[in-house]
Amino acid sequence: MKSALEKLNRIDRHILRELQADGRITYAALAERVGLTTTPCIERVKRLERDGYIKSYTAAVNPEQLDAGLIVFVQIRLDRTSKQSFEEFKNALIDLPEVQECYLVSGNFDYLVKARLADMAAYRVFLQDTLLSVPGVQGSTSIMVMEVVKETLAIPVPYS
Amino acid sequence: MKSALEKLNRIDRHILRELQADGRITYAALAERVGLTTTPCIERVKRLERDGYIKSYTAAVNPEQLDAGLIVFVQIRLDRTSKQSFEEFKNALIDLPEVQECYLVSGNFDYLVKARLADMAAYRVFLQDTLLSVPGVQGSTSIMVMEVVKETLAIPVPYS
DNA sequence: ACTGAAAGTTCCACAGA
DNA sequence: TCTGTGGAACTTTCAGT
Repeated sequence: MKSALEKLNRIDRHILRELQADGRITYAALAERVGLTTTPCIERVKRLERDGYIKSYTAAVNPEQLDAGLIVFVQIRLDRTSKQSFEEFKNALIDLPEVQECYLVSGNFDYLVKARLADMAAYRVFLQDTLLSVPGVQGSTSIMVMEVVKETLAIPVPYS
Repeated sequence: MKSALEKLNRIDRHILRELQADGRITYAALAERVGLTTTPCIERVKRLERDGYIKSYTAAVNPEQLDAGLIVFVQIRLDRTSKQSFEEFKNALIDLPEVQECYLVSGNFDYLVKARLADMAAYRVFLQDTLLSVPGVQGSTSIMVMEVVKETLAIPVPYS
C-alpha cells in the first residue's frame, strides 16, 4: 500500500506547502517559487483541487477581535439506549456557529465539542440553553482553555 | 465596553464572511459582492489585515489524503514542581508538525494536545518517542477520534 | 508535460468629488 | 470614503516542442 503522500511528486508537495502558507499568492509568484512557468503551475493547482487535496481557500480571522476569544471543550455523554439520539445530536450541533469542531470519540463520553464563545457569560448560556437542551444529552464535562500554545490549520507536507 | 464586532461596519463584516468562504476571490468579485468598486474594497481588506482581523490566508488541504487521517487528543499532566517544565514543554511541542493544537487547560491535567497522525502505528511512536519523552511529563490520557462530525475554521460573523 | 506569447482581466495608484 | 481611469501585473488560452 502506497502512502498517500507518495502519489504526489515533489513539485505538487511544494505547491501544497506554499498555498497553505499563503493562500492568496498569485500563480505567477507560486510558479516562480516552485520552479515552473505559470501554465503548468496552474494546471497542477487545478488538479490538486479536482483530486481533493485542496478542499478550499480561506482567510484566517482573529477570534480575539471577533467575540470568540474563549475556547471551551465540552465532553458530552448521550443516552445510549436510542440510536436516534446520535443522529439528532449531530444534526442539532452541526449548524451551531459557536461549534468549531465536533468529534465522536472513544472513552467514557461520546462526543467532544470545541466551541468558541465571547466570554463566560456566553458560555453559560450556550451550555445550558443550547448544548444541554438537545434531546438525549445525559451529561457534560467542560474543559476551559486558559492559554493557546499552538493553533495551526496546516497539514505538514514533507520534503519542501 | 463595546463588543469587538461593533467596531466593524456591515461592509467589513461582509468582507470577512466572503474571504472566509473563499480566500482566493478576486478583489473585483469581492467588491461586487459587497456593493463597492474595487478601490475602496481593497482599502478595507488591507485595513482588516493591518488591524489584525485577518491573520493570514491559507489553502485547506485534505488530511485524509496526506497521511494525517487519524486525529487524537492527548491530555498531558506535567510535573508541577518546577516552573521550568511548562516553558520546556511548550518549546518542545510548538515545533512538532503532528501537533495541530495545544492548549493550557483547567482541570486535572495541564495540557490538551490535538495531533494528526497517519495511523495507530504512527500514533504509538508519536506518544512514546515524542510526547512522553519530553522532560517533566508525568502522564497522559489519549482520546481517539472515531468520526469527525464537524470541523470548520470559520469564525461566525453575523448580519451578512 | 513544459515553454512562450497573445488576449483578456485584475490590480492598484492617482486624480477628482 | 467613494468613483473612475490608465498603466502594470496577472490570468488564461493556445500553438508549438
